[in-house]
Amino acid sequence: MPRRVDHEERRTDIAEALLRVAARRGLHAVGMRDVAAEAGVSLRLVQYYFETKEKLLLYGLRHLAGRFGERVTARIRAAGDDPGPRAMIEAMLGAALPTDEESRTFHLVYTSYAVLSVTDRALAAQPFVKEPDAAEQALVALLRQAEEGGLLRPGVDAEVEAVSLLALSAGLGSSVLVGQRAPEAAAGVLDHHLDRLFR
Amino acid sequence: MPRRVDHEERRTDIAEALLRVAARRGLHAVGMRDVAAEAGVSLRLVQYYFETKEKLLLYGLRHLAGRFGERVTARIRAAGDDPGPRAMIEAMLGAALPTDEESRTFHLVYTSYAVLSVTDRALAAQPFVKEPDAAEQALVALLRQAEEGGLLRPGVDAEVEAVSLLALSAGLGSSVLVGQRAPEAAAGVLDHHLDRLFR
DNA sequence: AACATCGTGATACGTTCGTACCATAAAGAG
DNA sequence: CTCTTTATGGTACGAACGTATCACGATGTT
Repeated sequence: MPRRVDHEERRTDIAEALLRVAARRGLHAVGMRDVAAEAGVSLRLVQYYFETKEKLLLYGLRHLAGRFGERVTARIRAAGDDPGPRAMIEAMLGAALPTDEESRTFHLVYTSYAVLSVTDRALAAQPFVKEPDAAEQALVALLRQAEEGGLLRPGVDAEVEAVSLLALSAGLGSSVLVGQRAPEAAAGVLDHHLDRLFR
Repeated sequence: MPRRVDHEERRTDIAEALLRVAARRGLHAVGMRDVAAEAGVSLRLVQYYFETKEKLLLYGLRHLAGRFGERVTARIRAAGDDPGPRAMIEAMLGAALPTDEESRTFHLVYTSYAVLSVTDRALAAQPFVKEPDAAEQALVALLRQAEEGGLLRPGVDAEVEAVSLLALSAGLGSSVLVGQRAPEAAAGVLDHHLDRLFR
């Protein structure tokens, strides 16, 4: 049976199984055996490719972040070539809203991880803790660029508004996730604020 | 030894021990034995006052929500008698920001619970899921009241802004919690938006 | 052809967790 | 002064979980 196999592909398969289980039952409730069953492999295999649960977790998180990045760039590309700053901002913020199954999973698992990182310093030390920071800097740059192009209303503070938009979309995303609000309503609120910033 | 004892007081003690452990090690990691040790009682006692872990959890969550309510009203009272709508809104939103140990605990545990409720319908069915809804309605009412009093800038949509302020403070709170931002910076951003709404 | 390595399965071990059970001392009721 | 109820301690049980161990067939190398 054992042919030579692509380890990276295998790891990806297992990581996606992990994410599916996490989306269904919650990140706290996923065990090695669940992941193995979901991936259709034996427990031993999961152990073989990821020696420990923590490594599996971290790989899964990285994979999730990667998929989210692809999602954002896909959305930007879908906005045509050389889209304006507003379209790019809309692509970024819109990708983070839990609209379909994938973005719901992203939001849920990422929030779970963020909560865990507060009390677990091994997780907090991980590189993707600072991913929100990167998003913030990108947003500031986009707003500044729009400002220089005369696209913004006068008196807009790029830094404050970047922070606000990010916090807003995170908060709106959570309210959608728990079923308090429809995705469309959340998108509408975001749009309202972009209208407020842009001419 | 066994004198007649106030059960409600006992339950409160144990619930606060639960919250302390949850703040320190994360809600997912709290066990009955941890709570018992933290409260300085035997495991059996925790079982005696709360028959099951789920009941303990729910009681703890209710207790947390109650303490938060007291915190808000205390802040409102501290703003003088008959404070204006803006002061009341500031009191509400400011209480939710993780500034001291108690509000950090509140934010962390409440977020943990929200995450859990996405994948656990027993939790999702609980009454305090709709607490954000109540806060939203209160905010809308305050903004409408301010509008009628001519305190708002023209063209402000009370409903949209109420949703925005709530989502904003939730998002800002989380970023403070994970150490991305200082509490003062978050408060500053909130203030900036209140300045935007009020004359 | 012989052999070391890789991929995979089955299963066992030690721990932790929630819960259940048994015992018993103190306190109020009659 | 008995007797039932209340409050509390100690401990045991069964399940689940992460991890480790043993075994073995297939593959590539020399």
